[in-house]
Order: sequence, then structure tokens, then C-alpha cells
Amino acid sequence: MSTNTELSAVFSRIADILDIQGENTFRIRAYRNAAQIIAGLSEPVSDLICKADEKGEKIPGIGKGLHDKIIEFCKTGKIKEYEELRASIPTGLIEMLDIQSFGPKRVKLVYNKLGIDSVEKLEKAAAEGKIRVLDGMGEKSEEKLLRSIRDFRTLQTDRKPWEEADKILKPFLVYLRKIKEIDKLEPAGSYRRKKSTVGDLDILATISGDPIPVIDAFVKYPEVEEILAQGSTKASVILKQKIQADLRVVEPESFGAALQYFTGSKQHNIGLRKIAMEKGLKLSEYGVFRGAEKIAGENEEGVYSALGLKWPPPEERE
DNA sequence: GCCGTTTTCGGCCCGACTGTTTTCAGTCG
Repeated sequence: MSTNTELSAVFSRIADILDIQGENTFRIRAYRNAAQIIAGLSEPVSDLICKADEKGEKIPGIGKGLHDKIIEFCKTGKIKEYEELRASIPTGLIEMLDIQSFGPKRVKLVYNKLGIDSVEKLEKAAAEGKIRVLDGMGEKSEEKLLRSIRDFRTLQTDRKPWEEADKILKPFLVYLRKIKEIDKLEPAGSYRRKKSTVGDLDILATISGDPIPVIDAFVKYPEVEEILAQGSTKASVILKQKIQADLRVVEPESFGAALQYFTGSKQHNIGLRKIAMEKGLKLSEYGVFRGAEKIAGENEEGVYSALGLKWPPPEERE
């Protein structure tokens, strides 16, 4: 594992633990933000930090505090604050965070209310109907949790090599193109950016007419193992090949903006939104807006052009 | 914790979906 990957994971974990401890949300966001930035860097973070230091520059989103922690990690292989944070809560709480749709808030809830500090205890409590009585939880949440714990144990949640994702996605696209309501269909996400590994499959579609039959056909793809969510504009499933696939249905006039948005990277998008704001514009997955007026969105080139930028190939959007 | 400026502190991306509750919080991307 590269230093960038390790450090990104450490910052994510710090954010999780701070979240469980009820820390300031923006401090937490800063750590999550930094984790994203570092994960998206194309060269070792230590090199970049050194170069930036020499030039008296800095990496946006990395201030003095995080800068020092990165240096500490590169020199010693660990971060003292992280070690202390880990020691401050049971290790089982951190493990629970890897359960789908079970985040820091819920981890905190079951720990505080029921003293649950491991996946095993969580599973037992759910099986005994003890989770449904907690605030904000119910019968469905409990059933979903049990399924998620099962997935957590069996599902290969690791990212897949791009080539393997390609082999899974191609026949899925062929299947989807046969649905008559679908006009345009494009894969997005890290697959489109041709990252060496792909975490999940993002598919974008424009349709004519009713979206319901399209969403329906998507979740009924024979390779679907489990349906995670099914709405009128988006659906998420887990395929038998143990990878998540998301379909989003968008209006034709927003296709370019949506394709841009869902191609990412997240860090690239945050950067674009800032540029938009500086120009008095608003960028979303629906388009580029000046006030209430939409000035771009139908295609990607138009979106970048409206922001005064040249269209970058997806693989350069880190 | 970062950032910009208004320099000493206040604002920080945002929408879909779910399950819960009845207007919202949590999770995810």
C-alpha cells in the first residue's frame, strides 16, 4: 500500500473517531477532505509537501495542522494523535464503521445506549430485536442491519482492478441499452476516469418518458444480488460479482452537468464549485447557473467552457 | 481544521434516498 493510500485511510479514520466522539463537524470535514485530496494525488504526498514548502506554496485544503501531521507520518510512519484517538475507544467501534449504511452516529448510538462495542454484539442485539427500540431506528433498520452485517462478512468490498470492472460493466450496459425508454447511457465515476481500481459502477442515463420502468429493469438485471435503494431518479444494487452499481436517471438538458459531476473526482468537483462561486456562478449536477438562469448543462464541454476552462479528459480529473 | 479577510473570527457543497416521524437525521457519493 502506498503512503498516500495509508495516510488517506488514517485521516478518514481520524474523522470517523472524532465523529463518534461528537467533535466539531467542520473539523471532521477537514480531515475527510484531506483524505480525499491525498487519495487523489498522482505523486507521493511527501514529495508534494516538500516541493510546496520550497516554493513557499501550499496544497489547498491542507493547512498547518494537517501539514505537520503529514510530515510526522512520513518521518515516523504514524501519527501520535491518531494512536491516542484509537486508544480512546474500543477497536470494535472502528470495525463497525465498515458495515454498509451504519455510520459514526449509529455506532455512537448503540455504544452509548446498549454498550455494544463489537460487530458480534451488534449482530446479537439486532437478532434479539434490541436495535429497533433505539431513537431513529425501527424494524426495517434492524433487518437491513442484519443483512448488512452478513454482507460485511461475505462481501468483497475491496476495489476491483479496472479490467475486471470493465468485464462486469460491459454486459450490464448491453442489457440496459435494450430498454426502449433509455436514450443516452454513459458510465461515470472512477471507471470513466480509468483509475487502476474501481470501487463501484456509476451509470448515467437520459430517458424519454417514465423513469419507473427503467429503474425497474435496472434492479431486475439477472446479475443483481441485492437492491440497496430504488427511487424515481436513482437506484443502487449489489451485483453477484460483489460490486455495487448505481444508476442515475437525469434530464437530457442536465446530462453534461451530471456526467461531469458523477465522473468526479470528488476533489475535482469541489475545485470546480469553488471556481464557479468565484465567478458568481453556481455549479451542480443539474447545470451551471447564473442566478436562476441556466447557462450550461447539456454537455460537458459546455459546463467547463461556462467556467472558463478547457474540457479535461476524465483520466486527468484527479 | 482550513480559509480568507472583514487580521482574529465566522463560514465551511449539496442533493437523493431511507426510515423514521409528521419535519428530520443519518448515510452516501
